[in-house]
Amino acid sequence: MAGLSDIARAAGVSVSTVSRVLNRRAGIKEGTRQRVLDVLNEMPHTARGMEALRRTGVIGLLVPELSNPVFPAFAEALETRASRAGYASLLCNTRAVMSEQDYVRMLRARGVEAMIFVSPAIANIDPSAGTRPPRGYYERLLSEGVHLVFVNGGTPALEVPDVAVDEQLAGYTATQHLLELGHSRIGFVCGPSQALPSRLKQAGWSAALEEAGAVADPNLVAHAPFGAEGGGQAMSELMDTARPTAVLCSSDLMALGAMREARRRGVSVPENLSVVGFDDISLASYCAPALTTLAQPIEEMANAAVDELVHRLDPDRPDRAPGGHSRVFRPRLVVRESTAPLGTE
Amino acid sequence: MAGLSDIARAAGVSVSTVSRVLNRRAGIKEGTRQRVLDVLNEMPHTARGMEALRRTGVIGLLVPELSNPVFPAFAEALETRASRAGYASLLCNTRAVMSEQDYVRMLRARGVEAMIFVSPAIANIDPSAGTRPPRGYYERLLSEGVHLVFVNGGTPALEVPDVAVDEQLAGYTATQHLLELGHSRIGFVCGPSQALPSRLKQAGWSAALEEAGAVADPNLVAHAPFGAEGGGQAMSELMDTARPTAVLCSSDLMALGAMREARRRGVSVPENLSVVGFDDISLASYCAPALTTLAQPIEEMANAAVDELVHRLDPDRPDRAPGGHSRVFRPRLVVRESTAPLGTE
DNA sequence: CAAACTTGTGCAATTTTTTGCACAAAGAGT
DNA sequence: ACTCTTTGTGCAAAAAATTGCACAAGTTTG
Repeated sequence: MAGLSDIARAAGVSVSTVSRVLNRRAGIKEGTRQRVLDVLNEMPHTARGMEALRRTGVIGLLVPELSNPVFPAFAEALETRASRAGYASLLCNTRAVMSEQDYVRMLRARGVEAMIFVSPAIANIDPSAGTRPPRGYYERLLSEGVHLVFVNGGTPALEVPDVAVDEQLAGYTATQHLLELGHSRIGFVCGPSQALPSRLKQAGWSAALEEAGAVADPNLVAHAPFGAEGGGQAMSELMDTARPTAVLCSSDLMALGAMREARRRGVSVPENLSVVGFDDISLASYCAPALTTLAQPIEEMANAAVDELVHRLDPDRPDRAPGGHSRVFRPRLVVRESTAPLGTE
Repeated sequence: MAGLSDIARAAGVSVSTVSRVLNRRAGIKEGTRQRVLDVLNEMPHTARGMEALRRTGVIGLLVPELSNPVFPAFAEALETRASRAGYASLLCNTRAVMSEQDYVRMLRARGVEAMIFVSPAIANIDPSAGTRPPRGYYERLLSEGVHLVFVNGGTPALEVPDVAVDEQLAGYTATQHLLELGHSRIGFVCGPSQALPSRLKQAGWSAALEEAGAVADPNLVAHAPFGAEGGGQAMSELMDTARPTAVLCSSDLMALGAMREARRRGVSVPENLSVVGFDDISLASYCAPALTTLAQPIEEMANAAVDELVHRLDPDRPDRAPGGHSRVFRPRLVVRESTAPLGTE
């Protein structure tokens, strides 16, 4: 088993320097530090204490939930790209009993080199809710040398690269599509009002409506928890009050719930109600009627996120160039069977 | 920062004993070892080397894939129960680029105390495929003190507790249900032929058929890869050849694929074709027609698995008693809209 | 352009951890 | 009951890691 002295010899420095590197003490030139670390990573079996500094090749993936299939889809896409680059992924489900912060702490202790946050708490929860990580929380991570990337939830306040779909454009495009089909009473089956993505989609919805000379009546927006259940609730509310001829939904899952509610009430889709989802989960094309939706380019986004990370983790890797700090992807309209021209109703 | 001597004092042993415990050397009485470890877990910040032996409160969850929603569902249920018991979960997706073994090695290095395998490679892949972990692989883990539990894929060859649904009963019950509706040409949209769960369901299907005096014609079984895509393929094959009036499927996902294929061919479900799925993923009730299926009691199974683990991890916890090494759960028939009495066709 | 600082590293003293050896306690076999 | 193992622990010597101090090399300032 190699000891400090072996490493010192191999790196051409003194034992004390190695010791200092290992203990993260200040006063070591970056070049020397790097040389020691490199030697460390070569050595097959080294003693205690060193393990933590060693490159682990492990990254953490944090998703808010698993019940909406988009998140497993993101996780799988991220994981695939990461393993191709030689990194193993650990997946954490953050909105369960343990919070995002709990998981971050744990991952940090387990030697994770970087973390990718999908829909991170920082960007998506209302500041007033109080459950958001305290200010400076992500900064601390950054300063500890943990690399971060946000997916769908970046914030300009932080020096963290992020990739995201243009949620507002999604709302706009969906509304536009329905407008073109002749609809005018277009409702929005929306997630909780604090959720930023839903707010952005709503902005797109209003914009399209106003551009078409219509008014974005607040009664046409129904808030409910995310999930199919919530979609049903919001749909039910809309049908009782504003009676839209078409709706867009915050997610495919909500759209599925909305469609079931419509079916329960004997309103047939798309003849009497057009429905547009968001995400394009793989099941969207398997339900009947197949769901028209705005696809997130999940694979491209995942690739971009992982590549950005890898670029920072291994700066001298010849790989693809990073696309810059903040990459926005366009959602793609996938027209299937759940939308149709406004009929005689 | 506490050193060996502090721990030795607190535990009432000599420094050398503590050193030996920390280095996993032989020749330490279990009681003494435990006492040292306990003290270790009390101490707030201890030195290097000790971290690895410290209880981490982290368990690993290994699932074969994420695209079939049952696995995220299991993961979420397991995770919830585990966090209630004070354990954090790390989720790994094992059939991607990295294998189950890669992940196990990595988790081990990251200090997880136990692992729960959902549909582990050992039980579900054909031995001849060669991709299965080598013999003694799980034993080694066990001997290193890592606790294991299998979900849906235990094996009597190993001293590992397992919880599972009765796959054969599922096949039997599904077939029985279709038989009662008057069907006799009952097909099976089956996963890959090496997959054990599919083989067991097939056994249940044959048994029910033979019990009813019918023959289990092998032409009524179509194999295809798991997933909705595969379900469509297998369905297509059956419709071209054996023309069943009803089918059961290896999973809800395959059932969804089968239903879409039927729809594509203008065969309406359930009027001209009854379909039974397996799993009861939450989306099963949201598709049209809502899917009749055999539900795995996911939450109960997850609870049983976690409880069994916790019982072993913390033997003196007052918790619920373990249900024994091997627990089998009955699948529950959930009749919805995708099955109907055999009509005039 | 030198004095005053700052930064980075090695040396050696100090502290901490590991290990060889001895010895006590607990069974096992005459 | 009396060896003879086997097993578990402590003591003290040896090995390894940490740190105070000094000094060299590079930077800034007057």
